[in-house]
Amino acid sequence: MDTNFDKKIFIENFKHSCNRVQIKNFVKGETVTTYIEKRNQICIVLNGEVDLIRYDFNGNKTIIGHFVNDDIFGEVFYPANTNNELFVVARKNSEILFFTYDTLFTKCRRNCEFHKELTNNLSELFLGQIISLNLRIELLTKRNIREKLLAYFEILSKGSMRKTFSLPYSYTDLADFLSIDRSAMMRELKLLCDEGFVKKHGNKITILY
Amino acid sequence: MDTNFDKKIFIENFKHSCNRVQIKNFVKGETVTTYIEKRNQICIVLNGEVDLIRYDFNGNKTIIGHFVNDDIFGEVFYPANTNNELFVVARKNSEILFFTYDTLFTKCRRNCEFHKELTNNLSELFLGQIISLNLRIELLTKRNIREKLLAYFEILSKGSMRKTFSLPYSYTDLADFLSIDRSAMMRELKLLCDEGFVKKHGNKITILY
DNA sequence: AAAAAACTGTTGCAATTGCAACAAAAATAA
DNA sequence: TTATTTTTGTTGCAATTGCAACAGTTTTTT
Repeated sequence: MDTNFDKKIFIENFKHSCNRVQIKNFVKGETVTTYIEKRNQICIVLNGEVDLIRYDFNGNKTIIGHFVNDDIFGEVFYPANTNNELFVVARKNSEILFFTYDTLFTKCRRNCEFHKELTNNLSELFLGQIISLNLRIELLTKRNIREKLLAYFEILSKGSMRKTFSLPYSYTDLADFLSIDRSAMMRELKLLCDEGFVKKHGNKITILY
Repeated sequence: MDTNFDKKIFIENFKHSCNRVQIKNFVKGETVTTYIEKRNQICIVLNGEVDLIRYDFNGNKTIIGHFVNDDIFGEVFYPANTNNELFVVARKNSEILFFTYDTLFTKCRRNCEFHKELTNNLSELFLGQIISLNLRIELLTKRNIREKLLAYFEILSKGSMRKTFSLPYSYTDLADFLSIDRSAMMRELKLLCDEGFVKKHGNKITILY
């Protein structure tokens, strides 16, 4: 996203100046929030990493979202209709900023800078989110595991402008992100290596074509 | 989305008042735009229906997005990294409003109402988009065809507050939307009927549990 | 009204994928 | 440092899914 708005610095500067937002810390494994109640909550990751997790009726766990520094998440982004219970769990110790959607449309008591800035920059935050969701959909709609992997590698390669790059996920999490079985993914990755398309050392991948 | 902002009316009122936006008409089958060049384009469907289509290197066609009245789309929402060529094609005769992302941050010559309103309401437009993308991801990450269908039916059912509802897509398109093979989907749907989970007459589905 | 195109319904078969299971390696906690 | 937990790597097997193909409908175009 080519924007000159630096969320990080902005938030650091203003995070204590507004009475309509809250900041909380969570230790690894702690539940940050649930998407069950209807509170119109919006959250921003200031530090750390959190996962958005779905448990289906069989108890199967799926990581349907993963948020890191400056990512925005919350129940307002989810359709009210789904009957899944979604949890956000801290994967690492994390610092999270909370506010409600309504907050954005009402000035706070002190008419504070933070508040104004947030309102002004919200569409950029949202746009960033849309882009990453579209990216994920792009991958999820690929026809098979091989294409998912190659498309994802392609993105990482172009993003880093290198043929060799590190995966931002563990293989376990990557499988989750691409919504495929881990062992099937490992098998396909091995095939890709054997057939000379890619090389793999630890969490580093090299594209060979 | 619980908003009192009516995009439709607003756009109808102001669509001729701003020199920074364009409105064009397309006949069925015509290409509305491509996501190849970097123009930071944003588009809104005023009337009609358009598909966002990807052709992969094998010539396989996938409908990766489908936009109807008041939906927002455009290349700004897509990561620059992907090497796919994406096309937007009119599925029906359509009226589309075009502008560039930058437009939103500069006042137009006349400081027109349309322009102001658009800027103010952009985050709501974006939020709507995020919700529908999350919905799609929710479905795409389901483990198998059966769960995809049931989850989708559930959403339609809750949305209409009925056990019986019409599908907004043809079966061909539904398979595309869920990113599954059409014949496999039909087979699974037949099983769901045979096992008494749902009933199907034409494009109407009834949930029986 | 006739012709063409798109959609539905169905099937056999092959390929892909998921599942279960386990050992080895690595990372984290005690 | 040792113990515990998590991740990686691998495999056989079964289940699911995709593919190809085709006939019958329905819809759209001419």
